[in-house]
Amino acid sequence: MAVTIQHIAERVGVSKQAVSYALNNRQGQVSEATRTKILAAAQDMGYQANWRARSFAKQRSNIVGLVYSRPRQYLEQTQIVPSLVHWLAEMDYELLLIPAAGPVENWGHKLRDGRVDGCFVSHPVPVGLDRFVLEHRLPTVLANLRSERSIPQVYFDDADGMRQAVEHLRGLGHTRIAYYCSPKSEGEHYSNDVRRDAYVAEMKRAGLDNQVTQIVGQTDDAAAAFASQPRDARPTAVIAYNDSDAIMLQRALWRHDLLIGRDLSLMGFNDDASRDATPPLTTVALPQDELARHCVDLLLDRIATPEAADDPPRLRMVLDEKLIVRESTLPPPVAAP
Amino acid sequence: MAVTIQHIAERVGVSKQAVSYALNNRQGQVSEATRTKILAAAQDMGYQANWRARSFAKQRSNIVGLVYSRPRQYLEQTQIVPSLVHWLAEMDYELLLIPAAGPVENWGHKLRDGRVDGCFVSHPVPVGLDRFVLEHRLPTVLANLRSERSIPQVYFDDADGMRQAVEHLRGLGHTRIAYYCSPKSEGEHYSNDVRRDAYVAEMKRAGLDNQVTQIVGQTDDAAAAFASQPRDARPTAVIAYNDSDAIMLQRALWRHDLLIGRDLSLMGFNDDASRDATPPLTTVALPQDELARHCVDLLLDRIATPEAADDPPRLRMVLDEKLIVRESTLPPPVAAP
DNA sequence: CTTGACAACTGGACCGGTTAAGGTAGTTTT
DNA sequence: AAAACTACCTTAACCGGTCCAGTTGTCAAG
Repeated sequence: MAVTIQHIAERVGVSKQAVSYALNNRQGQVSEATRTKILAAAQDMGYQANWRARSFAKQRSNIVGLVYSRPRQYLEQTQIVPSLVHWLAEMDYELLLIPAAGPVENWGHKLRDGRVDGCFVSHPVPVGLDRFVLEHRLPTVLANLRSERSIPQVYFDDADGMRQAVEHLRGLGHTRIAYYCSPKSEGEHYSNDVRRDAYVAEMKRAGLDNQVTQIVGQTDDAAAAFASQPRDARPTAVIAYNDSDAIMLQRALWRHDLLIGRDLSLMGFNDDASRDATPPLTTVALPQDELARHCVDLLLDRIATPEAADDPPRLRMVLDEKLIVRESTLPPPVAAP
Repeated sequence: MAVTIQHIAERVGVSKQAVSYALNNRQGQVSEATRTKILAAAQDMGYQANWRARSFAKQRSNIVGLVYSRPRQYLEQTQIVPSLVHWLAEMDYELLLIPAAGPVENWGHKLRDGRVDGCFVSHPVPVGLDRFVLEHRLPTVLANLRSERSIPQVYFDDADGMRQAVEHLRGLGHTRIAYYCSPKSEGEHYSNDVRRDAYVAEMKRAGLDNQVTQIVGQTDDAAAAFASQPRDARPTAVIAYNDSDAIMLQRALWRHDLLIGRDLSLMGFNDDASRDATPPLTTVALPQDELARHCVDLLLDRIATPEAADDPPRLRMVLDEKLIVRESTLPPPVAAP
């Protein structure tokens, strides 16, 4: 049997309320003398406040959830989780992982039964979740997601990231710059739309309209098609939708004896896998720690003032992306003599 | 105000206990007729059981923690988290992430205040945690860790994994096989001891005593030393402590124009980063999903029967490692003419 | 001497469920 | 027909805190 405030109260000779006040440092509710005695007794008896009882009484769990719908793959790809945990810990909150398999009706109860005070939602958004959280007025923040709905959201400036990417390659002397997105990413991420459009826009802005090349199809097919083009006609640089697509393309091209850093330049987005490639890939970083910090900030704010949900003061936050130049982007090879 | 069983009780005209029995499907406690009425009312009123109240009453949270002590790095490296979540979900449990910064006294209270029913501990073990969980009799499972203490643990058969690795390379014709472990891994992982010893033992068993080569030092230094050796004297294959070390070594060797798959063979352990390398790395996989499954099994068992802690029926589980041959290991290059 | 203010503490209600024990029919046993 | 049993429902206690509304005692002002 664990020690409760009642036990401490009996030992010190006060009521349990006095113990509660003392332990919670309530000013002006308990004298310094009694407080000292109570704290000493608590220490001595190895008292540990019962978290279940406290969260029941206070109607608050100090836990927030992370809703994600890729049980086996998602978490390994992202670095946001440890950052969320870190920033939450600063505010005495913790992170509960909530797998979202199937329609929201199957697991949505976990969001409204009190086990979490609010939640983050990451890509991809489970079907019906936006409606669900609005209907039940659940404090929610969309992490790295855009939505028309009135749900707080934090995401990155993909268009500007692409601008930096194209600018970087143009600065190296590239003109034949292609964009690649694997079918998988294409279907799943709508960031692709933003990046693709920005790519086209930037190329046009640079007067390279006729060089716009969108590589499509399965990685192996794309690489084969790429390799079959004559050397002086094919792109000298490829911007991939993300690091993962870049790395897959690198491997596929390698099978055709096309090496990154020798035969062509390649870059990705995210900075999650690019550092470990050989050569290390130039990439546009989406600082996950920044993302997490703002998500936590927004969510705890929403939890603290739920009434603000009707007229959210901060609905959308757009964060900067940052170019990281590594060794996979070099000036284009000069034409063979 | 949320709907409670009291509200349902009033509407149906029974006591709240009857509602509780009906909702919990207690046999022989409530008639089929009333149960139907109660369930209909609950459905109609949008009743959602209060998780805080229930866990308070039942003295059980149905949440387990994952203690980890690398706030920003650990989770990105491992794939065990999604697997733990998956297997826990099957048993109606959830995973809470518990960052363990500093000594156990700073955060250990989170383990004994009732927010979790038990916990997993992963590498590296926070100082004093083993003593702490034993002292407070907390259901605990060590994930991919070995310990002398009487704490349930699941880990892999590293010696056999190394046996498979050496056997694979020998089968390809290699005799000059080296072992590499970066200083970082060396200090942090004691799996290194097991693998290194097994490497030496296997080489001896194969009669290659005089070929035993342990590469040490920072990756760049190691690569430089490697490259400076004459081609017919240096190892033709390297087994790295893990995929991360292998990939770092690959990059460092690349700077000396030594390419994996062309100039030498390289393999790692873990199968966490090897698939994405170019060329894809041969590796010894430590199936994280299997690990997670057994960890969950053991922990829930311990939670269900805490009294078994004194004489644990299943204290240690050793799982098989599995060789995955990819394209980074080829027969040694034949001597140049 | 009375009154008011204030500090320090207590009584009681409450958060929303679970569980054991008790009661009341109706049915079966003897 | 009385006793025993069973099915079904209710009463009451409990989980361990928090918080509001008193109550008591002390001291200064009127």
